[in-house]
Amino acid sequence: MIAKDIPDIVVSRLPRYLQTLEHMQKDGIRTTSSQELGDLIGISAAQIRKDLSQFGEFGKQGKGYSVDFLVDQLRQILNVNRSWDIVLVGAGNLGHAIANYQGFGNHGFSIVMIFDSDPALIGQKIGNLTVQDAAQMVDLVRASGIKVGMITVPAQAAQAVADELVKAGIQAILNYAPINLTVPEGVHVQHVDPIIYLQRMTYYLA
Amino acid sequence: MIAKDIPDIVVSRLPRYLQTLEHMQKDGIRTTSSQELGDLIGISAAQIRKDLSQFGEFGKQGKGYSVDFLVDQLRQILNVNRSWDIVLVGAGNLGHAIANYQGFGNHGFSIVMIFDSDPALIGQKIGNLTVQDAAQMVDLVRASGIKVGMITVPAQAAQAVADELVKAGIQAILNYAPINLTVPEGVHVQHVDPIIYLQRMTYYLA
DNA sequence: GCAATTTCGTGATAATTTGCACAACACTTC
DNA sequence: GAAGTGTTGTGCAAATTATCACGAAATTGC
Repeated sequence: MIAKDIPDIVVSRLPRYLQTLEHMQKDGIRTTSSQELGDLIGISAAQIRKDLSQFGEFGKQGKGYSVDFLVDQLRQILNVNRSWDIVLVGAGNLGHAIANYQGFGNHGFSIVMIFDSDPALIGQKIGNLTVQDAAQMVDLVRASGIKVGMITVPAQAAQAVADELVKAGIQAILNYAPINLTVPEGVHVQHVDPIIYLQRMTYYLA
Repeated sequence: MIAKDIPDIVVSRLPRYLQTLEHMQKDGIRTTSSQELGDLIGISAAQIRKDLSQFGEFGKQGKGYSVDFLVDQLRQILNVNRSWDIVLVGAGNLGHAIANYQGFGNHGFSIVMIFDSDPALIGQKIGNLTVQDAAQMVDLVRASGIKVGMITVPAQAAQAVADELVKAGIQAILNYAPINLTVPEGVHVQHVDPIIYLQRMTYYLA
């Protein structure tokens, strides 16, 4: 695609740009500027211009950016102009809630397999999926070619699940377990942990 | 308490240190080093030492850090050596899942009020709480003195809810709605959005 | 058509953040 | 009790990240 020496921190901002631009799109806004976008997101206009300029020249002087065009470009850059199948491991309360969450589908993410090791959960229906036996996970996931996984098992089981997912060829893991995962180079992990976000704020509270 | 001007980025790492140290504590580990902690978290030993040194001298040369002591210090720094009451706004699927999530209690966070504007939800029981009418939220929250809120309403309602929470005296908001919130200076927001985390990873996938 | 205005893309500069390396100290071993 | 080893806290240097500010291009208004 494009030169791969783009800093992580730049990449990490792009989804927020895309999200905001998609809202604009829905509101019928056809054109925007780095200034307007920055005000909405709460960062400087210069930063947005510099970030985008890493990937190409998407704007027009005096005019700004076409919202539709920029959305399209960002989707290409982020590889979300396609759909991604996802495997979910852990069919407990949290797993259920996530499997039932409608927000993924609207953005091209689709949970297509759910696993658990608890016999009481295996065979259960969640939406139109059936919870499958975790013992078969590696084989089934590898055969499916799925590249993205989510972990919603208890902390003490999470690293073992991550290891299996890696073995199955998974390259990106969204981890809901409250523990740090160690994965090989080339596998990406993002950690979703509300406790950590709360503690980042309580620091500032009197 | 801590009068200094500590960079945000340092503060944002502390909860992860605390989490990891708490796991060590549970495993019966009494002493650790910046090296060991760094290996577990995946950051450099020097960074950990430098981060901690912003707040005091917690270690001993040649010996390392007492896990118990460091956990205690970090809890003090992060203001989590106490309990925090939380108001949850939005009693839909996501709100239900979060209200039922047991993980908060173990870390001193306790959801004590739930609001929604949907008459079909008001009056419903979730655990031992009853969903209350959002119209009364500002008064009830202000009277309660609660400082932390969570937003689990649809995107289009989130900013209005945030405005009300601010009016009610809330100073920290954990936002699950997929939209950027604008809040006055002094109010802290953390955004939990799985879509954004997924997109941060798909960028790197072939 | 031309001046005024807007806004981009970017090189230069400033600020922030990270990493290095070492003195100081503490424990261990012999 | 001295030598050896391990580990902290930190000044300084390096690397990274953000901001500034300006030329160039596009648009608007008269």
